[in-house]
Amino acid sequence: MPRQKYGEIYRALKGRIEAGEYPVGQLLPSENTLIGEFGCSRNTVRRALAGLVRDGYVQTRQGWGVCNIFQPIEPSSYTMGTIESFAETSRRTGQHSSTRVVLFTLCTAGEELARRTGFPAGTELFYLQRVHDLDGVPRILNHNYFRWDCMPGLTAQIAAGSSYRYLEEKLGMSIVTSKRTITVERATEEDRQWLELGEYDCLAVMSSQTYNSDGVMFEYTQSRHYPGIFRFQDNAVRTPEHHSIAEKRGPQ
Amino acid sequence: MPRQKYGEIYRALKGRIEAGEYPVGQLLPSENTLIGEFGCSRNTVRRALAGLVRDGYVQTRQGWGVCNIFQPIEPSSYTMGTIESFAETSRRTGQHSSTRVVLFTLCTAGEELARRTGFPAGTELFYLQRVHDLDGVPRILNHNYFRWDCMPGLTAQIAAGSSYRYLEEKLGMSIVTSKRTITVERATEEDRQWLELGEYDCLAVMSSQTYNSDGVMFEYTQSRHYPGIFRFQDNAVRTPEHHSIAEKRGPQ
DNA sequence: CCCATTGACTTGTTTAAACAAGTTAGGTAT
DNA sequence: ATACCTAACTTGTTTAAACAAGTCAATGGG
Repeated sequence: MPRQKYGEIYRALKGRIEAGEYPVGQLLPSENTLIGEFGCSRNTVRRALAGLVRDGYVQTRQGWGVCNIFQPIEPSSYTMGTIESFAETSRRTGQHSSTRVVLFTLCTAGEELARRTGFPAGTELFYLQRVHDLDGVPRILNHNYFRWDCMPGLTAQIAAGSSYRYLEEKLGMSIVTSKRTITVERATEEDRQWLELGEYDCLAVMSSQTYNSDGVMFEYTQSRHYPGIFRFQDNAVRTPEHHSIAEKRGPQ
Repeated sequence: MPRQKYGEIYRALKGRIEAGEYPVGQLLPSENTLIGEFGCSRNTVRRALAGLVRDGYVQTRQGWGVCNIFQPIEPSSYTMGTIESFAETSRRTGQHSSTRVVLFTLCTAGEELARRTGFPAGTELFYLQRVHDLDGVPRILNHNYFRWDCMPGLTAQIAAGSSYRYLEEKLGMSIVTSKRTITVERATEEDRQWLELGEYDCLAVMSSQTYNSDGVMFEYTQSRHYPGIFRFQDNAVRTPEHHSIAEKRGPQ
């Protein structure tokens, strides 16, 4: 039993869709056809297709088929629809990026900080302030709070690179879930000190709580973006289990 | 074979988590336990759990268990994390809301509009402009474009209510996928004409393309929000199939 | 005391099969 | 011609079983 046959099928189909091998607005080959082509069971094909539905590549309809709804996007846009580090995103979009650490201290979460971040009061934290430059212009001000007891040996040197890569590669800690909130806020003095806001007086603010594989929230980040480059993409699917009578009261 | 046993299990577990019946940060009962409790197969339990992972209620780890990572949220916040109509959202948050249609015309998509919306050039469209009031104050300016050939009998009267409800209930057209983009834009004269922006000079803009069950994009909407009430929530999970070498190039 | 191994758990992946239910085209009876 | 029905597709749901792989505590022997 090889590992992740459904992942291979997912990537194969995604590649074909992006390459335009299936006409947009038309049906993909049926599940039975794909079973024959990939030599696997129906469940495995269906799992790959479910991933394509989740990511907005296709849509399914009972009794009909799997429809290609892919529309290519300008690669220059600065997308944030998935968990990506700043370095990953800028590499993908081909923009030159760099990161400066402007503050690196230890602190303990007080009542106010605990309420804002979701850490329990009294938690010892690294507080890291970083400025991201895009093509030489300061565009993102990042406030990172890391649980001290989850980050053995974090130094400013490491933080200057990609803290996500540090976590995943060095610690073998796989980042699993990230709860994010996007708001728009007025620029503060601090924002103006570090970013070139031009004529804007607001910022796009993305706050996120990240959990490690132990189920411990180990990071709270607030990213304050220059509005002109901020672009968040998302894909929403109404799943049957949401269709119930009960209204939703989302977590976070 | 009853319909959607996994949906029942999903809702049962979600309800228990929200009610605090499982300690936060602790493990839920194991799959085997849940199989016994709900009297179903392992796959069905796993499907319910997968929904809870997607929605940020729990996290799983191989060899360990299913961990509760639920954190309740203030119910007053104006959340947009799933496909919801304005009416649904305001009812859920308990705010009084009303909608005014300020423009309702037919138009044909020109080159520029086609590029912006994603409709093919030449498509006949309803153009609907609506203002949403929240507790009596105009807060959202909505530009809706509907494909004329997908909307038999739409009138201003109906549009004044919930166009989503109209679509789902009257036409039996189940809305499936919605591709959304969030940006921040400077307020235009038109924005200031309809909304009370106060000291803000920016808006939160959410553009969305909605597909019907035929795989046809039948709606393009741009919602321009007063920044103070805009709040978008999201949950991101790094799935194994994304972990590949190939970078992502999101659709839409 | 320390370290390796084992065994009993846990979730992750895949297969095979059966039935339910929606869609569509073609054939039949009116 | 029209209306209905059927048959052959399609995807949706559920079950059962097997094996892979990660975790953790108990049990050893050194």
